[in-house]
Amino acid sequence: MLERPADVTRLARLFHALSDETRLRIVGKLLGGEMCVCNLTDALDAGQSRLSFHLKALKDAGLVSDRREGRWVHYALNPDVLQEIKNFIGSVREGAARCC
Amino acid sequence: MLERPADVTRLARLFHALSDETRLRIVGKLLGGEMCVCNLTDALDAGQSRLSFHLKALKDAGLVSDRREGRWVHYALNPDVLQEIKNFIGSVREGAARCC
DNA sequence: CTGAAACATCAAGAACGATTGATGAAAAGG
DNA sequence: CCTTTTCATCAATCGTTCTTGATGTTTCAG
Repeated sequence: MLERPADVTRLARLFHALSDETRLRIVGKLLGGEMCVCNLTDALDAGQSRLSFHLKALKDAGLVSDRREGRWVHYALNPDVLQEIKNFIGSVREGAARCC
Repeated sequence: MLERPADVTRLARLFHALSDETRLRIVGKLLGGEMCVCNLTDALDAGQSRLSFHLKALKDAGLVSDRREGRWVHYALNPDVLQEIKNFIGSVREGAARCC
């Protein structure tokens, strides 16, 4: 998987999206189900533009999706991409276990 | 897992270590077994100080370990930490699948 | 000893990412 | 309409990270 440059680029982007504490805390909150930005600002005690910035980062990486409902925008985790990362880690771990 | 601040910090560090293309390519090479820096510079066509910088990042995150042998320093993957990441992704994915 | 090889570390600059406050856009209520 | 609410985007600033070339350290060979 790490032989193909496109995969390396893709994974680097995914991991970068998860490399920030604020974004990880967002992911933690979304584990309870989809949430609108206003609830996240309350739950995480973070400014609105700051959350918007990080939600965009997560969305650009494909880790979350958004859904507009009236004045509210709800964000939710994307399980497919999480599976993609898990598969990568699994393949690396197998390789490492075989040789180390 | 993402409720505890210490875990969030730890995971952010691990993901950051994997968020760089050069470091991911190093990991890819180490899948074939441990390697010394000189072989990595050849395989990845990267400068020596640049590789040293990224190997240090991987080592600080606990993803690789090093072993001196004469003039050479061999680097190898650390399967334990990879398992740690995999467990996290697994728990997140379960949570996501339950609610999305 | 001296020199060379392998690697780490340092310093300077460029590139990038995060935070903040202000402004913009869309939707809904009155 | 006009205002308010919710959220996105922008611009400025600041800190972090990456790259490069130079210098330092360790080890070994001659």
